Amino acid sequence: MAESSSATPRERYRAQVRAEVKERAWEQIATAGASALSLNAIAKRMGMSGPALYRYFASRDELITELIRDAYRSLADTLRAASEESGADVAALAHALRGWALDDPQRYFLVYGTPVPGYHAPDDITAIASENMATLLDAWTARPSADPAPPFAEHLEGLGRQWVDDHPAPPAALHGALTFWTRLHGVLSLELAGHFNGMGFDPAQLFAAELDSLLTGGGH
Amino acid sequence: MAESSSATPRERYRAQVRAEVKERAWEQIATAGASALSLNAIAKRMGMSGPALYRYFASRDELITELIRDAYRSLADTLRAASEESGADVAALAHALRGWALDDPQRYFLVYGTPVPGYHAPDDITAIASENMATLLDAWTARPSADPAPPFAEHLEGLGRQWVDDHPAPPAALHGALTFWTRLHGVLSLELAGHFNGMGFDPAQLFAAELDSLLTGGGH
DNA sequence: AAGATTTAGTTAGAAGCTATCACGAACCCT
DNA sequence: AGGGTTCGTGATAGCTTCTAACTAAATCTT
Repeated sequence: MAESSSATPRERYRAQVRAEVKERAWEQIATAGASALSLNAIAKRMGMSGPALYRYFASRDELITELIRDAYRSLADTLRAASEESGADVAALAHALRGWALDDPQRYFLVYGTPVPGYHAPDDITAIASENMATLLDAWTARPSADPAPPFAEHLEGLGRQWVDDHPAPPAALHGALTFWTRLHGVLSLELAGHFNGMGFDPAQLFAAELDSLLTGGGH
Repeated sequence: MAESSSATPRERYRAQVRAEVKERAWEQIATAGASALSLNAIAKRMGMSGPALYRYFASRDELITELIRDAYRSLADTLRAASEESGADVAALAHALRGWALDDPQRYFLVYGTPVPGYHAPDDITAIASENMATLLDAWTARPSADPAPPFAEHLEGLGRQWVDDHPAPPAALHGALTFWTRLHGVLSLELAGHFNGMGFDPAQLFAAELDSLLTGGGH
């Protein structure tokens, strides 16, 4: 049994309400974007009146931050799982990333989309981001290291790597992880945003081509 | 002296007010993001009272659409100018793109940032997007065509190219323009969003590395 | 130039939102 | 069974977009 392991029934109820609020929030975000998220609307859809939600979330920003945190967490778990069950395979990570992105585009944009100028993510969120970088670095360190790649790798060499908790990765792996990140984000982001819409090609094939460019270290 | 060429003085005044509204809007967007744009605040900052602005813009959405249009136009002009004064040089286009992006990150995100799910850009905006693609295709067609690049180029071949008004570009150029777009957007987008912040490397060098990968068709 | 018409800007107001407060009611724990 | 915590409510302030009615000014027409 032991459905919810939490201690007091009050805490269990509280956690359940918070969870339902977040669920409705995700629905709302998926259909109208994060900027259209309304605490009032969520409350009414849950059958309770406006300010009640402020017992569970101090502000709209806190709810959104919570959603961002969950999104990061979800991505980190997805990548970590894909890494484990594939033996730190780069291609597996790429497909996991793409699957996760297509699964909920607005969730992807919550992580990698337009930033609001003032906003500074709390430390625990940037820590999850570091987790992701570490997962990538693991995978790229495991690979038979490709060429040093002239100018940028030297630049990387000249940096003490406070990268990700001093991850023991050679510069080639750092470069690999970075380009993995930027190239796949490049295609995914434009695809999810609909910028490929008019043109008749298959985004999956472009994604595959970019992944291939990463794996072969040369494919144009 | 023919400062403004418009016909009637009323139209000139109207155009001037619209321009000032947009100016204030850009300021607001630069400092607080597009979602925080407030017609009311703009009006007050211009010394007039709330609803007056509705004489000039039918709605908040129309103003934002106008800003998006201007952003696209600005990018198209920048790219076209860079293409002309460099003789359709790909590297010049890349640096023009980067300069334009760094010049006003929120303007970049207005074009390539998080899309709002319901929104459909008007036709004239997608037409400007096609202009940009055409500029890229021009540059890539001018290049000594690189390798055919196995699987994706074949996929492209199998498509009638309604790409950009049937632009006469070989599949290799199409692939080149696409990867130019996705790779540079990948680094720029993450850089502008601050995702490289903790890490000590220089984004410009990563950008240069990605550009190099495009030019040599092989650089890892 | 004088009158008629179009346009600019105002205030008032509806409907929505975030967020705070004070109150009553339900619940949990001892 | 009482006592303190917590939940949910309605009221309220202040913000937003946007409509409507009205005034005043500038322009067009005669």
